[in-house]
Amino acid sequence: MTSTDMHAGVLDDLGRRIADGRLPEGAVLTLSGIEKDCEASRTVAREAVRVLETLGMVASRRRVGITVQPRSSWDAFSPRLIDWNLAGPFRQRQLEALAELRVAAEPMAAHLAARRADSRQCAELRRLADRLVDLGGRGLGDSDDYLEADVAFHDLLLTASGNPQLTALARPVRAVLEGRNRLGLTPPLPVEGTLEEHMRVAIAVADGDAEAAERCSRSHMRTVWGEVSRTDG
Amino acid sequence: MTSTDMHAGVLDDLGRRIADGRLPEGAVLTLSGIEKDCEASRTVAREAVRVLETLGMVASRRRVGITVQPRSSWDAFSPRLIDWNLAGPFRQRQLEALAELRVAAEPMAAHLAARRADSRQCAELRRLADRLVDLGGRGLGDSDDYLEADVAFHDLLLTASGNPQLTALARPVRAVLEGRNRLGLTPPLPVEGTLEEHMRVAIAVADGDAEAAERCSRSHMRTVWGEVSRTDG
DNA sequence: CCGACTTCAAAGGTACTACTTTTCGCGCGT
DNA sequence: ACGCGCGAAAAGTAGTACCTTTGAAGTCGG
Repeated sequence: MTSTDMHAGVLDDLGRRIADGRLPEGAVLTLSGIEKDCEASRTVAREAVRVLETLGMVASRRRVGITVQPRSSWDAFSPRLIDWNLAGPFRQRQLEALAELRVAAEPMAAHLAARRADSRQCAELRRLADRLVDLGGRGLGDSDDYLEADVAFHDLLLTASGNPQLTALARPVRAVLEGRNRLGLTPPLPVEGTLEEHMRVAIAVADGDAEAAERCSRSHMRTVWGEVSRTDG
Repeated sequence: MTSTDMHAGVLDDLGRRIADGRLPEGAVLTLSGIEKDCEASRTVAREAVRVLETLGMVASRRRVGITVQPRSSWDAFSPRLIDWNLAGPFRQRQLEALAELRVAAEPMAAHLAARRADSRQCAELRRLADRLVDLGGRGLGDSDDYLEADVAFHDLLLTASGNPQLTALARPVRAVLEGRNRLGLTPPLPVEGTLEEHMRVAIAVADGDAEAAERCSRSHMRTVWGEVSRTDG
């Protein structure tokens, strides 16, 4: 355990154990225990605990120890926590939650992008839409190239919104798209309408037509939505 | 600086200085420097740096020091960062970004809440809507009671969505509503339609009518939207 | 027998020191 | 001018000693 920082290793170990429920709410740890478990020094153990504390995953009290907190107090948006969830038994739930968030956020991002995107971004957006149409039309909707372009398109849309929070959703959205792809849920020939929707969003943004961009994006999200809600309660 | 943990103090100090730009992107710190600046021990300084590192605000490299990272790599959703922004010169921008996010998220939350809220939540939602109508109708739209009920309403709506990410937006939404209130932007008599919208959302959720809930919430968000976009570029 | 008060020890919080590892940057030699 | 290696700077890790808080057991008095 000398290649990467010990700190990262210990943090990851604890984070995963808490995120996947092996350390359930209310479980109590001690620094000494962590030192021993992870074969790390006090320094390293403390730093890992501090980080988990800022994520709301544990609370540390004198004389008591380090207590695992209820999920409701965890920082649901922390990239780290999302990764831990994606690596554990809650992977599916996490992907669904992120997918729902995406459906909500992208139309707003499109709206804002139409008002704020610079010309370079507009051009790039149209280029990516073109590429999607090209690849999709040739039955390569399940290829890595298509996925890459799809991720880039939605990433750029969020970025162009000029809203830091929306921009920060780019990483989760990538996870959603890649997750869907890895399960073989993307057909070689994209679902009817998908390609046109991307294109219409790109054009609306380039035209600075916020309402149209939002409408088209929402339409696209509706197309995507069906697949998610199939398995829903 | 003994009342609260030293750690929190140092973290807050550094976090604020970075968030408000006093330590701009590319600035380089050293642990020794931090120890001296904040009059803290190495231990405390290290822990604070670790936390900032997990927030993406700094990166620490051997032989180089601790470098402030570009804003784009910061964890925009971290409650801590949001607080630091709200306390600094970017308060307004932060509130606007959160308001945009809220406009995007609430209709989805309403949709999901209609499908997932339990009966207790439905009842409470209607009770809060009733209270808003009561207070608003009596010209108390700018009272603390109204604000409290308003926050509780939207908080509950997000919580009832059953989506951890949407639920986590409750805190920012509170900040948005309180921020608006503190600036005296809330009139004694709520804007035409506001009260009915709350009520319609509550009823739709209670009826389990997801589409109606989403539609009504979106309508409400449109009402709210006008005020935000006034000052926008 | 019960309640309040005292004492004690467990656990985290802080400080300090010593040592290790990485890596930047300079200078030397080719 | 180019590359190679040496040295120092700074973070990383370890370990120890001591402080502070606080839950809980035990004790005393009513």
